[in-house]
Amino acid sequence: MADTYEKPSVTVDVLIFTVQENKLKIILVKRAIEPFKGSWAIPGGFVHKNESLEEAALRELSEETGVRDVYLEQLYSFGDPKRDPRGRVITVSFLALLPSENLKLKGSTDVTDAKWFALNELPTLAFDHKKIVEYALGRLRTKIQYSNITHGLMPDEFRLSELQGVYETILGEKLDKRNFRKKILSLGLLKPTGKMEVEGAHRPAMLYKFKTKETVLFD
Amino acid sequence: MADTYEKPSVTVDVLIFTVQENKLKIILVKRAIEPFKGSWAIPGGFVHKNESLEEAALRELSEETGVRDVYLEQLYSFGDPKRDPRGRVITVSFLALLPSENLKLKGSTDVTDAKWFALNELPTLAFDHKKIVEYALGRLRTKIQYSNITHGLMPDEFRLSELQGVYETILGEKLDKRNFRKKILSLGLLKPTGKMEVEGAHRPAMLYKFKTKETVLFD
DNA sequence: TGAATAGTGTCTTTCAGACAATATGCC
DNA sequence: GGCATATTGTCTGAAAGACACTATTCA
Repeated sequence: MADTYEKPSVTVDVLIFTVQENKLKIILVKRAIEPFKGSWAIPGGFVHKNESLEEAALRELSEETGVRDVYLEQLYSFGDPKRDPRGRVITVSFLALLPSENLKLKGSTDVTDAKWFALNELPTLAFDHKKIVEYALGRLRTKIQYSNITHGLMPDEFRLSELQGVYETILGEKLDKRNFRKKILSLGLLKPTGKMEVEGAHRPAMLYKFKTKETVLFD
Repeated sequence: MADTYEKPSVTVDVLIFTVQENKLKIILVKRAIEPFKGSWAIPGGFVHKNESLEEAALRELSEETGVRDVYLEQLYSFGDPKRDPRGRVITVSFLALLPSENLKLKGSTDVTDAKWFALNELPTLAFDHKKIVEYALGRLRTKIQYSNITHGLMPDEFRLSELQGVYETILGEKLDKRNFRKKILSLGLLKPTGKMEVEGAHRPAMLYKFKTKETVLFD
């Protein structure tokens, strides 16, 4: 009976997304120890005694990227008894979104290596991490359609065509420019900065920014 | 350092909903031991060593209701370090939906008492269970608008007016009968059984049933 | 003036929401 | 006939989606 109630370990795994070069990317770390030594895995670690789940996720995020002030959302908890060969480990997964400007990874701490991977070029993943990535991707695709979470992926100021590109990258389909602009502006979440961005041999674009950093659900 | 990584306990809490007499109800259990002895709480318990989170939730559900074949969905994990005065306890919450026919509660096992409570007549709850109930209610309200999860709340065969009543109860507002029927039938998830239900001094109603038990997301 | 991206409006279709009258069965 | 619930359709407004041309800058 005592055996039945043996305590599991609890970890957080943080799925850190960004959009870069029209690709949706995620941070993976190379495992330095067994099991799955040498395999790539979602960054994560044990929840410490006096921190909440979200605090643990923020700490892991900060360890990888040095950034704390990003969009963070709890996703789902994975607790199959056999998901970790070392013993019972339950993990609470989190979704984090980074603007494409903050892409420099910190010199890794307890892992040998950390790298950005395009979602369509993922290596084989350790544990059940493939399933976790798929869950996160599904949530991201669903949620950009009824919320403004893309603000977490954008720099402070951006062109509407950049924002459209982020939507297209995540959804994996082309969107009509006129309809996209009509829709996104009608939501009233963006404001023009008045500044124009001259970027090449073509007409300059107005720079926009989000009015609020808060997450807004449409409808 | 060893202290930092001390393992937490992990529980599941199951929010078991039904609709009865036009009221949305949930099962609560009276705590027989400290802390919060005598207070009402969401039914739940420790995750056993060799069961998944979902299996643990099904076991708790079965202990309370004797029923296993119901809609069950993981909601959210609550892990504030101070949420349980006895020590670190992380809980994974689940939403369960019961048809209004399965309302008899089992003679309680490790708890003194279990009762159905209308959501608008809840007693003071133990731990952070008020917050958990509110989270579940929010999820339920959101999700009935874009999925067929109400099938979990309906008996096998039912009148459209009963289904409409369930929607109205959960959303807390009256719906237009013609628009409701138009919408729900246009989804193509229901089929008429051909049977009529004679129930009183008025015109009998067609009985409908869900074509599939699977959860379907609209759009 | 050619290349590249920015910016803009109309039409059609679909869906949500407001709204009321007739049908059926029991007493 | 009176009562209670079942069943049905139209109109309007809003939003989604298809669709093409002009504007601006630089080389």
